[in-house]
Amino acid sequence: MMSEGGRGMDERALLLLGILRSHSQHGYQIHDFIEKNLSRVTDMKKPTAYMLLDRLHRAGYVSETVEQEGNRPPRKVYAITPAGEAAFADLLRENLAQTGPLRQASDVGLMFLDYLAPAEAVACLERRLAMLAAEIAAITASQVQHPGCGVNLALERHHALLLADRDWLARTIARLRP
Amino acid sequence: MMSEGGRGMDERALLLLGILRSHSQHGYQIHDFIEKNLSRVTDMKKPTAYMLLDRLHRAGYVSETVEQEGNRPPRKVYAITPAGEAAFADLLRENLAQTGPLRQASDVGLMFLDYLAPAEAVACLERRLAMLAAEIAAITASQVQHPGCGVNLALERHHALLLADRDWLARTIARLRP
DNA sequence: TTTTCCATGTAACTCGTTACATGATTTC
DNA sequence: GAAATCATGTAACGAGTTACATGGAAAA
Repeated sequence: MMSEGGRGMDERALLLLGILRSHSQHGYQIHDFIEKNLSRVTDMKKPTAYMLLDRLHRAGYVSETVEQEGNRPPRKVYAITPAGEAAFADLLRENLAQTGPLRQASDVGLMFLDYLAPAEAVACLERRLAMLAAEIAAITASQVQHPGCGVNLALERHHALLLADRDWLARTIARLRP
Repeated sequence: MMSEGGRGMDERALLLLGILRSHSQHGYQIHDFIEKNLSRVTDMKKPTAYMLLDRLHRAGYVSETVEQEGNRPPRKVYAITPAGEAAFADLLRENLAQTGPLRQASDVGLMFLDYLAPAEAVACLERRLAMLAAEIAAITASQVQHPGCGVNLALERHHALLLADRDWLARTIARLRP
């Protein structure tokens, strides 16, 4: 009755809980990991991570322990609780069973493509094609970085979608070319 | 120095200007059109549309004329100005040449797929597959509604992406099945 | 010695959404 | 006579971002 909440938060909570499930960490560490390894999957910012960890703590999904090494800044180590494990499982099942809307900013322009002269339209779309090719290369490269890990599933899916996008674009350009 | 603005606004401004380019309309009419015909491309809400139209007006991209028929509520008819046409062209070129990030909530779950027993994971993904199939059918149906119009380009692209997503999912399920 | 890294957070802001207010008018 | 439609907006809220504050430690 009080849940529901945006898909956004659920997705981020799932991410944090999933990361904490492998081992307990403090916020800085978590955000660092996300930025360095998961940049293609999410782009959570630092204050957001801290805020969500605090919220997960207040919800009883993670425990908070303050540690300090020598004179370094004290850090809050978060560990997932049994309640957190349960929440994680629920969120995971829900997330896996659902497919997002797939709405993209780039769709709007396509509707008005006729406004441009064919030659110019083709020029724009070719720049886009180059961007797509670059992204595909980047994904292929980063797949090597995550061997046998679940992250590869997400990257694989992205790869498949990007290939489809590229192929569609190439066909469309060919159709438009005078 | 004061521009930049999120991609979000640009995309919506492009949409509104593009709609007004075909003919002048008032806000209610525009939002109605979006809701009825463009629900797959965007989901702009009514207050957002009014707010943006007001902003476009203050920026000089559209003119505002108050009309009233009998005792009905007065309405503000917006028409695109020469400055608006120029802005539209710029936004369109920029939008066409760019490809969005393609980040989806559903990617997070895939990273943690190993947590579930294979049988359960497959069950979740099969529900997702069914959703995808339904969306594909819906898109195919709505393509018929927009004959020869630019909207079909966006729908076509969606269709291609959804097919790729479905095929990838089907392959993944087959690989997971024990 | 200045920059970067570690580690956490707050404050102000933007964008967009929901829910609500208004008031006439057509439809059931 | 109740409900939906027409037409515009405001107010409150939520999520997330940017920019900033703090302060010691390690590296350049």
